[in-house]
Amino acid sequence: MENRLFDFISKYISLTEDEKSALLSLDLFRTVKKGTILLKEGQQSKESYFVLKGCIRTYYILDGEEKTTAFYTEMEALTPPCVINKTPSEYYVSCIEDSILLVSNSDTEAEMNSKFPKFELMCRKLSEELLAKERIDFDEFKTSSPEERYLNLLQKRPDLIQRVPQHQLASYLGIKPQSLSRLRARILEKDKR
Amino acid sequence: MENRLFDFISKYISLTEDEKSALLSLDLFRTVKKGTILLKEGQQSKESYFVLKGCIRTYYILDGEEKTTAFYTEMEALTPPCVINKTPSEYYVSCIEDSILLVSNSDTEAEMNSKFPKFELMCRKLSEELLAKERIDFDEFKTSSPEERYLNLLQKRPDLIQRVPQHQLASYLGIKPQSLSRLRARILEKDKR
DNA sequence: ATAACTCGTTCACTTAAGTTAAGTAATGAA
DNA sequence: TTCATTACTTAACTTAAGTGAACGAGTTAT
Repeated sequence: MENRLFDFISKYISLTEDEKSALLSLDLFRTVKKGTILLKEGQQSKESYFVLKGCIRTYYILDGEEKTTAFYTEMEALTPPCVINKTPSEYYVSCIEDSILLVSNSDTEAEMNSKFPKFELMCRKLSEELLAKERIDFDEFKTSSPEERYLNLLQKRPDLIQRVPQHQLASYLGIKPQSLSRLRARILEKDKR
Repeated sequence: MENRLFDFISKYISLTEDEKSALLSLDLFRTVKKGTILLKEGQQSKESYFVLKGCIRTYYILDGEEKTTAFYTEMEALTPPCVINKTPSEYYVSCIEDSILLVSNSDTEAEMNSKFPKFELMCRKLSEELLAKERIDFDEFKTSSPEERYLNLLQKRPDLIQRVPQHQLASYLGIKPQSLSRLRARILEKDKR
């Protein structure tokens, strides 16, 4: 697991052995059981998550209904907005598979960043990259229909369709579970012809 | 205009007079006429934009149709994904009002960042904040209907509805111009009752 | 001044998503 | 095992967005 982390980091900066052990000494790895809720609505957390193995999702409860808006899988990072804005969380984060996460605290992070300017650089690069990616994803969502979104997902993250319950996928695609069922039946019908 | 910039920066870091003049000496301000295209599809640009006054928009041309996905107005920043990923641009950026922009080059930026670690810090903070904001916007979009999105925009950015053509607003809301017209008529009808 | 465009709106029609309800299969707890 | 709950699908009906066409108002070009 440590190596998966260092491989990831090496895409942004190169670490000396000392820096690697400084990072490991923070003891950030955590194994989390499926179903664990990592963050609740209203909480004021300072934790960021990096998924080494497994899957976590973010969801809102609006009018008593769960609305899933994102999934984070292997080598993906989530810093909830409440951590950045220092406000109570608008949403929940839960673990939908037994997972291995790297859980960091924004205070510890700030400390690391000021001790090792390299980390600051990595954080900037990473968040710039994630911002660019998020905007592209948003643009694709805006410019396509539910059916196109589903087909697009099938291309880009086929694993998600296997590992995630349909009703969570549906709200991730911005539609109701019944519509997702129908839409898939429609596609199958087309394929047959 | 310089003061608007420094006020903005002061939300993230504090600058000495020397640093301020170092920044000004880069001569980044640019006045741009309405209609100017700042970035074209396929181009490999290194420019980022910060809007001091005016409005710019990003749009794709898909199947010969313009799809507007974002507007950036006063005190908002855009670094196109092609700058981050060093790939040809997927979209266009154009200026929809006479504007005053701060246009920076990613090479110059990198130089500033390494010369003044403070800038690096500001860039990290800013992009983390923008990422959090973008994710919230995306979540809101996913979890609401076109009508709700319009009403939401009316609350959050009432200026946009005034200054931007309807057909651009429509695709920004993920619908066709005809649907936006109808939707507005529907809302007016409801208000009357 | 006139013609050609663009923009916004409206209308009739089509298509697809939302809603409500029902049924079956799978999962979990007692 | 049985009972209860949850997940997924299907269907009938409603609602709203997409489509194609037409219109008037305002703009630009000739």
